[in-house]
Amino acid sequence: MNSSTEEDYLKAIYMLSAQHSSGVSTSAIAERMETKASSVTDMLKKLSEKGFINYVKYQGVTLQQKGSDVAIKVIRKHRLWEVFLCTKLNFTWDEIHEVAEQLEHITSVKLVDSLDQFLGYPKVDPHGDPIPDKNGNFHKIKEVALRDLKVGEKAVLIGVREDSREFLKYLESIKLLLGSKMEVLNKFEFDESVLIKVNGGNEIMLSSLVCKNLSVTYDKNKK
Amino acid sequence: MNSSTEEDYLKAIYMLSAQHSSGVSTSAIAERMETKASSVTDMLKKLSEKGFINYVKYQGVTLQQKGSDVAIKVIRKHRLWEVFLCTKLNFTWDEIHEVAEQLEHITSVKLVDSLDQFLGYPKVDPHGDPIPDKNGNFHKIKEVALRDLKVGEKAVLIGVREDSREFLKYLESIKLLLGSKMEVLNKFEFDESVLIKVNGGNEIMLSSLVCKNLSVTYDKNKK
DNA sequence: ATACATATTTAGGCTTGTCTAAAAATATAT
DNA sequence: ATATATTTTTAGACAAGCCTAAATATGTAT
Ligand SMILES: [Mn+2]
Ligand SMILES: [Mn+2]
Ligand SMILES: [Mn+2]
Ligand SMILES: [Mn+2]
Repeated sequence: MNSSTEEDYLKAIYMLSAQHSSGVSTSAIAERMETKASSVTDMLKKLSEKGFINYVKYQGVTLQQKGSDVAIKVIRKHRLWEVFLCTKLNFTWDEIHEVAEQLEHITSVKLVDSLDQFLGYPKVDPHGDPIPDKNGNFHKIKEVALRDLKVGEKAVLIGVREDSREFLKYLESIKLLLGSKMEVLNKFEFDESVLIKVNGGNEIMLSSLVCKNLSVTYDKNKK
Repeated sequence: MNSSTEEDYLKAIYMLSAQHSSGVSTSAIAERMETKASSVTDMLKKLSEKGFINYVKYQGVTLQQKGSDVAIKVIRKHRLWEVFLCTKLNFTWDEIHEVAEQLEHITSVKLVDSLDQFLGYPKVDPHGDPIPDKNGNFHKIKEVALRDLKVGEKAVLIGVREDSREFLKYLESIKLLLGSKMEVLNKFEFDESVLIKVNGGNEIMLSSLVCKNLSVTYDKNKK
């Protein structure tokens, strides 16, 4: 079995691989794990010896199949627990992450699949992220950052790229939730802020940082 | 915060204190924790320094209020999770213990109380053990080991004093469940086995070891 | 190509929790 | 009361994860 620390590293590498499609750097992992680069190097050596990752000094890291499998299982558990916390225990979407961060490490074959069934086999977690099924399969919706839309384009909010409480609370306060429809009215180059119309009503100005962290998909109902 | 190891030690000491009402010995803890006596000594020193226990070399251990509080909180979580696993996820009573052993260490103030509410504030866990409430209060029913009943006395099974899978599976196979009514028909001194009648029907011979580990309460309906 | 800046690894140490083997204290039997 | 057995503690070591400081490799600008 793997320690929960190893699981967290593999999960971090998995997430980072998805973004920067080449090898993942030591410093990127260190930042994500909120630890020091030297600690990361130690762990990379270990994970490499155990056959979870491909690691060559100074060259970054890629996951081996075995490592990817572990990461996906942990992510599955994380997201299922998030659904549980939201739908059954009335947690809000900014409260669930840190608890799920612990629950994802509980080991019991039966537990995960029973939980999945109990929740009705949900396809996405409360942040809009897809939940892998028992076999590790899940479909990515074609998503794009709000920042990359052009003026006049319409889209639906399907996920967030940042889980911090502050960010999630901010979104709630401006009534921007998963499923909200938005239209880009204007983009301002000097500070990269964007003016949007939400659900055909309110107009809101979003900062560069916010736009970067909102995942949307193009709205099919463009009429 | 306390590590999950510290929590497990405090829980073990709490359980053992309940039985042998004097100080708990190093070896008793070692046996319960499935570890070596020297490891226990190390931990006792630490728990003592932190103010959780009263520890004097060679003299055994008692819990301080602070230690008792921690133990009761962990026990509350353990038993609530056991109820969850049984009633919501269809685990059987022999499968729940080892998973609960992990879940009991999840730290979130909100989680425990939400779970309690979600489950409908259960009073006992699937093994018949009482669940402490938010404030750590719980009532012990007057219980006695089946072994201590006299011939002719009637009782109801309310708990088990041993959580091993083997034992629980054995009880299921002979259809002896929580709430079963039993009457002592005969006691055999040479091997301390006991002949009982279950629910007014089957007659079963129980070994000494089994009788020692069944908690019963006298049946009020004696007519 | 060289010099400087940044990223990464190595060296050495610390904490937690575990172990074995040996020493010391306590309990038991005659 | 003394010898023996058992329990408990101490001493010393190890693995996992983490850290700081120093060494080394890589990237960049001129
Ligand atoms: Mn985690
Ligand atoms: Mn999520
Ligand atoms: Mn435990
Ligand atoms: Mn129980």
